[in-house]
Amino acid sequence: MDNQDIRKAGLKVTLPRVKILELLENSTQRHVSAENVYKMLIDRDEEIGLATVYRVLTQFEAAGLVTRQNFEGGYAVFELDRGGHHDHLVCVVCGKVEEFVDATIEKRQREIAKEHGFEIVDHSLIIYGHCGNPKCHVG
Amino acid sequence: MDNQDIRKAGLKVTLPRVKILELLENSTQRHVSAENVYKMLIDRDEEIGLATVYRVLTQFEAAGLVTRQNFEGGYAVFELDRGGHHDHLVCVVCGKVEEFVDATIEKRQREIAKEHGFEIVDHSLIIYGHCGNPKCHVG
DNA sequence: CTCGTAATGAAAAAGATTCTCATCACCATT
DNA sequence: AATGGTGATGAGAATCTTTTTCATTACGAG
Ligand SMILES: [Zn+2]
Ligand SMILES: [Zn+2]
Ligand SMILES: [Zn+2]
Ligand SMILES: [Zn+2]
Repeated sequence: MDNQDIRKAGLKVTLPRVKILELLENSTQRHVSAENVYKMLIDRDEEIGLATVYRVLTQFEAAGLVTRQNFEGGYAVFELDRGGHHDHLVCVVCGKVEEFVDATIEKRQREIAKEHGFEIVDHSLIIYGHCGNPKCHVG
Repeated sequence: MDNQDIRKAGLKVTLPRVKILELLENSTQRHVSAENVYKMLIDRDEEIGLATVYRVLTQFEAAGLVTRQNFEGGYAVFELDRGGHHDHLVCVVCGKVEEFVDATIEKRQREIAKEHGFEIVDHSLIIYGHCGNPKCHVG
């Protein structure tokens, strides 16, 4: 994952693109919103506009470098596409995100789509719940 | 599904609430956005503000009368809760929505949550694709 | 090194949803 | 049926996320 990936996407290798890609690679959280990315860049004294962050993330998504997930609450999170597809478990209290892949679910989805005459383009499966952290439990 | 349901939710039986509930029951499309509801009411010469539509739909959701789905594109659709949980298939071309329930998927989700130490609160599974309509196919 | 074109930043715009607040209307009580 | 208290409503302002506009800047091919 380097500047060549940016070039291969048909995009110029510019400072904002390099910095955003670096940040996605080195961030402790894999799932970040555009706002997150913007603020992290500000913290690193990078003068990159929010509009550019959105533009670049959208371009990276189109290029297959990044995946976008629409979370509850009307905002999206982005993550570096490390090859494998996966779905998400999100803690509704602390926001912790875990990933999983389940062959059975993936297979059933393909079968269901077929039964309904749909040709799958994409899917989104997000399980919301309380994570293992005691602080995130009710009562 | 009538005025008693509104009362049972601890809400006063007001004209906007009655009209919105009626509309959700009689609409040809089960899955409607707040904007949809607002416009349909305007078409029926009901003078109900958009803010009220949002408020009422949110209250109906809290009362369990209505379910909210966050679709791709950053907007939500609402539908009357007819008891059974179900997931969605959405055509990315014409917007057609079909519903399904799959016991295998539901079961695997519970198992996966357990494996990760999560206590499920909710989940959202949306399969995006091209529906059977020839007009919605590529090439 | 030069130049054309793509990329950027700032601000405005857009789209969805929520909030504010003055006014209005349910409905329990008289 | 009239009254009053409280919850509900409408209009518009405000908020939040994302996109667009446009003048300026900077890749990178030649
Ligand atoms: Zn948690
Ligand atoms: Zn992920
Ligand atoms: Zn279709
Ligand atoms: Zn549905």
